[in-house]
Amino acid sequence: MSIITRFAPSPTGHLHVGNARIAIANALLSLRDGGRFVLRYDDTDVERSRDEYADSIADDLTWLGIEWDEVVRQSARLDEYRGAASKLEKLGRLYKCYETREELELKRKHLLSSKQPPIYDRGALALSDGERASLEAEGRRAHWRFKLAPGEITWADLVRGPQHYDPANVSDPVLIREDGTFLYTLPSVVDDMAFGVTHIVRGEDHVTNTAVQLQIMEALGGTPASLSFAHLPLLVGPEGEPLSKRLGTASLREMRDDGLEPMALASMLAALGTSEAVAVCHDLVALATTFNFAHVSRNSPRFDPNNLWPLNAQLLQETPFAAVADRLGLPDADEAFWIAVRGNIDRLAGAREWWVICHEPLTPVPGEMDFLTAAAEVLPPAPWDGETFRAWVAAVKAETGRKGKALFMPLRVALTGRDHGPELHNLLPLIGRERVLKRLSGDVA
RNA sequence: GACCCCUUCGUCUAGAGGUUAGGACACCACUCUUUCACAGUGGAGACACGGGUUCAAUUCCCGUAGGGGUCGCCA
Repeated sequence: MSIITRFAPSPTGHLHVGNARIAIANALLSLRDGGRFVLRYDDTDVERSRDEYADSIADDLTWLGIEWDEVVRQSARLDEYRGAASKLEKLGRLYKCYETREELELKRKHLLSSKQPPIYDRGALALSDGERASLEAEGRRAHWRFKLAPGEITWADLVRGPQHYDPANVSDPVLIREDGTFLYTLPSVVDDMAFGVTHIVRGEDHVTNTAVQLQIMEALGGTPASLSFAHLPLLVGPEGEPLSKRLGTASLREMRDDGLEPMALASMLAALGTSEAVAVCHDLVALATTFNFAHVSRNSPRFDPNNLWPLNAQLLQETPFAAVADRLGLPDADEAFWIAVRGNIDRLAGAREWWVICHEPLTPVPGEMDFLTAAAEVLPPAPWDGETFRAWVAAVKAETGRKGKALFMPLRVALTGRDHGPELHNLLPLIGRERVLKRLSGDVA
């Protein structure tokens, strides 16, 4: 059976690296095995879900190169969930509760302050029909909880190994709010079953949900044993702090705007926290071949945006002109220019700087005029090519007796205004003879 | 308060009851007749702490500390 994975974000905000990493893991898994990948918007929270966020998430996923075979919104599948709920009700696994949020909150506080686990006491289960009727007569509206069955819940986790969970440690989960809307728990199970999801890959913040959802799935007639789970440790910040505390630096939007290449990010997120060496991959298919849950560590890996830039630089260095021509924003730039500068930038936008240095007037840094004048006198005639610089330097060397740094550095500074940059033999033809001559004589050119 | 997970160079990790504790990235130096980068070579750099088991523990056990997660009518 072919693999089916899903990424199920709630459209309540923009994509951040934590989510993106989960999306990539799911996408790579299905890519590697030629399976299917479903994008599912868990938009059951109508208060917070917004279309603009759904669009933004889709846009960011696309930017990352992730394609989905199918997209669904839970808000469009309410009938399915209602059907599942009534099935659970008939089985006696779904029951009405009348406590208000305030009452529940109070109970939790009491339990906590008396050092008890804040677990729901199932008070609603003890209600008589008469009591229920009078509560409803008061105008109280019921919310519904799933009745967890006793007994250890077990599953094999692709990352965490054999798992067991005692449902006594959690409250019966509320499945339906008092206004009749669903929480994500039941829809998630219904959809995983309906779409034939074979691998649930998510953050380890979902492990207790897994225990609960396994019971729900079983109650609905599903076969939990056929499902594979992989709970990835959550990313933390550079100091080991929760990433949620620094969402600013973790949003894909911000990194995109900062000039990050999508495959630099994807390469990082796929390898971080695994024994795989972080190495630049140019497409997700190549990345997928390295992806393996057996290589995922159980530690919380630190994500430091600073580590992205060396990767980004390396990626650009390996990128052919055709792949950037349209994005350079320099209509006149050609392949020779790109080849000359790509090794010296860590952001694509950095190419513009060198374009300007080659093609626009430059105020020269005062240099050793005697030397520069001597160099100008032996400047080869046009036309120039990649070998011109070598010939010129040989002539300058013969003329002045200089060598090494003393020979090259003054030329570099005079021609570019900087003490570092792309190879001069590539730059020289781009600057052109006329301009070179002027810069050597100290003129603005 | 309960439950789950984790702790090896700065970072991501490999590792086995006896190893010179390995690799990658970052860092430093040298080389490649300039710079940046690439490449190559070399270098510095780690087993959280305390007990226990053992001839031997970084590895197994217990505890402590630290970190992450969960305990929502959020997802």
